[in-house]
Amino acid sequence: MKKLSPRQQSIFDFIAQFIQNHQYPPSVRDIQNGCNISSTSVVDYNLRILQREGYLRREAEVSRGIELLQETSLSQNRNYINVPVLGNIAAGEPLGIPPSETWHSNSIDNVELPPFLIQDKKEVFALRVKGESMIDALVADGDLVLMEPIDNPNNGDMVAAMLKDKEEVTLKHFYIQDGTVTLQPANSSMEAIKVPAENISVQGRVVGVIRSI
Amino acid sequence: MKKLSPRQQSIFDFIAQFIQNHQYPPSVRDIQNGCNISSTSVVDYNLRILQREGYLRREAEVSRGIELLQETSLSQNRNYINVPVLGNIAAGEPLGIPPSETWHSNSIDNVELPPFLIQDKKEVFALRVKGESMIDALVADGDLVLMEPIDNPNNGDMVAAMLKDKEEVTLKHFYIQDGTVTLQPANSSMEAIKVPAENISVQGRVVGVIRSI
DNA sequence: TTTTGTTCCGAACATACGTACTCATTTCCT
DNA sequence: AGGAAATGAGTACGTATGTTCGGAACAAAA
Repeated sequence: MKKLSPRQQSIFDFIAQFIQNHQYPPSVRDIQNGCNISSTSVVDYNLRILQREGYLRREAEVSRGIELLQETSLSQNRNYINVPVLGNIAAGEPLGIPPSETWHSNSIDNVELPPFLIQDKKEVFALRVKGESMIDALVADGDLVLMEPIDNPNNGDMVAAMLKDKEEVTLKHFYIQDGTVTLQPANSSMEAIKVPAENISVQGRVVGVIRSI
Repeated sequence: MKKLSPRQQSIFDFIAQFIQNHQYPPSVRDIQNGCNISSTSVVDYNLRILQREGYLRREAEVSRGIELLQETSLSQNRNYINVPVLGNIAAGEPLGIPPSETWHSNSIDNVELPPFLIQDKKEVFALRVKGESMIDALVADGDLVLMEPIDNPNNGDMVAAMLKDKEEVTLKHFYIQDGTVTLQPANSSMEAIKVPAENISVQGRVVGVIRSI
C-alpha cells in the first residue's frame, strides 16, 4: 500500500476516530469539518484515493457508506474516552497547557467520558475550575471544563481567553470583527468586554461542562 | 427493559445483522425493506420506542445515525450507568416526574454516564433544560440536569423546587429554618426568595449538570 | 356502545449527503 | 522554465433519507 499524504492520513484517522465515537461512519461533510477541508469535493477526491489504495471501501450513493478495511476498528471496543485533567483554571492564573504528547505524564487525573460528550473533537482535555470567577460563564467552583485546543475560534464559540495585559483568563463567547474582539458572558445580563485582537490569546474552545454535586 | 413486540424485535435483529454485514447502520428505508414494513413512518415509530427503551440511540437528522446500545458482554464490564432522560424542565412548567417503575416507558431518551457522576445515588434521572430561566443556578439552555428523587432535602442542597402558587419550577439552594424556606441562587449576586415551607414542593435534588457544546 | 390508546399506513416535506463540473493552485517531471 | 499531472476550492444538482401529519385498523377499557 502506498504511503498516504498528510491529508489522507488525517482523513483516515478522523474516520477511525469518528466510528469509535459514534458507532457509525462520518458523512463527507463530517470529514470536511473534522479535518478543516474547504470543499466536499476534496474529501471525495481523497476518499477515492483511499479506496483505490485499499484502506477502505465505499458503497456508491449510500450516505455514510464507508467501511474501514484495516481491522484496527474492531479491537478498539471500549468506546469510552479517557480525558486527561491537566490542571486547574482560575482567573489570574495562566493556563500553561503542555503539548499533547506530554499529556499523560503531566495530567493530574483522568476521567472517562461517554462519547456523546466528546463527539468528534480531537485532543479534548479537562480543567478543574477553582473559585467563583467564571460564574458569569455559568461555570461554578469545582466544575470540570472540557476544552479542545484551537487556534482560530469561530464567532460565537465559548473560549478560554487570556487578556495579555492583565494576565487574566476568562471563559466567554468570542466574537471578532475588524480586529476587535468582543468577549460576551454567557449570562447575557452581564457586560461584554471589547479589546483589540492582539491583546487576546485564545487558549482553547470550551466543548463541555460537568458539574458533580 | 420492557419486552419488545415481534416487530420491534425483528427491527432490532435486522439492525444488528445489517451492521454485521455492512459495518455501517441501515437507513430507515433499509429497515423498511428488510423487515417488510409498508411505511417508513412505522419504522420511525418503532425506532423511537426502541430508543426510549434503551436498546439503541439515534442522532436526530443524521442519516443512518443509529447506534446499538446492547451491552453484549464486552462493554458491560465497565459499569456505566444508563440514566433515563425523563423530559424537559423549564420555568412555568411543572415537572410531572413519574414513579420510577414507569421510567423506561416514559423516557424520551437514555444517556450512559460514567460512575463518578452518579456515585452511590439511587434512581438518578435526567432532565433537559429548556430556556434561560435557570441561568441564576448556573444552568444554561440545553444543559442536562441530573437529579435524584428526594423527600427531605438537607440545608444547602440544590433542589428543583416548585412554588405552588405560581406553578413555577426553579433550581436553587435550599435552606429551611422555623418553617420558612430560603431559596438561594447559586449566583450569590442574585436575590434569595423566602417562602413558607408549605408553599414549596421539592421535586428532587440536583446531583449534576452536563453541558455539551 | 363510546372512548382511549396503540400500532400501522400512505403521502408529502425538508434536508442531509454523495456526486459532478469548472476553475484555481500546487507539485512533479524533463 | 514550462507543461502535465495531481490536488484543492467552490458551487450546484439529484437523490437518499429522516421527519411529519392526517387518518385507518384494531384492541382494550369504560
